[in-house]
Amino acid sequence: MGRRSDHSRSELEALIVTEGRRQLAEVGLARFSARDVAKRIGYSIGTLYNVFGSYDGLMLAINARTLTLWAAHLRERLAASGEDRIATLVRGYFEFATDNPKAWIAIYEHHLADGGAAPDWYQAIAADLMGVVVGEIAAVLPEAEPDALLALARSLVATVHGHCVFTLYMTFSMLGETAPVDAALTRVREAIAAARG
Amino acid sequence: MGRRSDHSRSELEALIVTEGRRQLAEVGLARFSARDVAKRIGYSIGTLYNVFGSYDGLMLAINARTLTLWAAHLRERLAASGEDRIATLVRGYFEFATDNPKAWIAIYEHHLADGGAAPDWYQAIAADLMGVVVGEIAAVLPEAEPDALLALARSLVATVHGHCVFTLYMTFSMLGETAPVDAALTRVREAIAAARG
DNA sequence: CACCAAAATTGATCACCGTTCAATAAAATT
DNA sequence: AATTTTATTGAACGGTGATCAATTTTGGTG
Repeated sequence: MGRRSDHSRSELEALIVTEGRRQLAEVGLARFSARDVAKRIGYSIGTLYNVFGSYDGLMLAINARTLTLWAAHLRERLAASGEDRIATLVRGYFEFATDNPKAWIAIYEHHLADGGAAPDWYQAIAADLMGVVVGEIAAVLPEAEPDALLALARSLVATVHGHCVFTLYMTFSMLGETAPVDAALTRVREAIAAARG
Repeated sequence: MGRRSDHSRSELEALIVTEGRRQLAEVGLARFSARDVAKRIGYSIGTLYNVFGSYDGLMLAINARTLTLWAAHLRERLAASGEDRIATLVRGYFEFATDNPKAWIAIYEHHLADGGAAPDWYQAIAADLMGVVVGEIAAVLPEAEPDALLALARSLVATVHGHCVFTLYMTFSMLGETAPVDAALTRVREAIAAARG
């Protein structure tokens, strides 16, 4: 109650996002609530609404942080990669998702209450992540047209995403599949080989 | 208020699932509530719980109906298909999802409260749908080993699913992609061509 | 027909959710 | 020290999934 000296506004934002993400990682999106995050950081629910305006605002901030960490994870792996950077990229994609399953799923399962598109600052973060992928596909197809390159990159992200979703939703284990990462990588390699003509 | 003569137990089940699915298709999973379904059919919330036991039970029944309709849609399309049955299958997959976006998304975004697996009768319905796909892949790869065939079918479903999810979540339109169905079909054809050696 | 046990239906009730906002406490300014 | 501005609070509101004693309807029995 009345703790303006404890945290500045930006410290408070960081605290809420950090602890909110921790809470999300523990309980998952379905059981996640703004009230529990407020309890966790020792502030009231009202303060949380002062900072992020709404539940959607909070989730957007949390998901943005997850996207940023995901992009950083991919860049780290690529920086330490051997020659096969495509394999590093696909494995890094899966690795982050399986290491942070509930936070990762929340990126896709949270939808704005009004059904509209995410704000520009959020889309910019998503675009940065996509940029990492496009860069690697471009490096492997140096003679491809920019438009075709973008379309292929999106299709390959969709391909890997599909395998990843089924892994986390346990659709694969339900059906007996054990190595969806390798399957995803195989699909990506086939597509790149076909694009090379 | 006491309407046992209006509907038998099985009629009531069918009524709830049908109107529940309609409600779901209108408002989407996030705004879907058992109370609104009860209002819609003119019964109390208590009756709904008598019939399906819980919110999860209701959603399971609704999603099972969606899966059944989806499988029927694919079989119809395949029955009227020309020679290119793989294209028919992929297009049928997309077609059903884009025709019933909110019900289709609910299949994947609803998770049981206890986090456990779906009951056997539900998994059997999902397996039947998968069987349609496996059958078509098998027809196109007559010399493939059964294990490899299953693994490939799962991977191709994951591939198409990824493109379909991105289409409905508007991730593609956000990024400018207009023809994800064709991209998915291209990926599937590449994989089948590679499997043929 | 009247009676009653069994079954179905109801909706008030509970704890929890996102959200609001008047009241309060703290900080900044004068 | 007094006053204005800002941050924080938590009770209150309408909604949710879930429960269950009370009620109504049904089907059977004498």
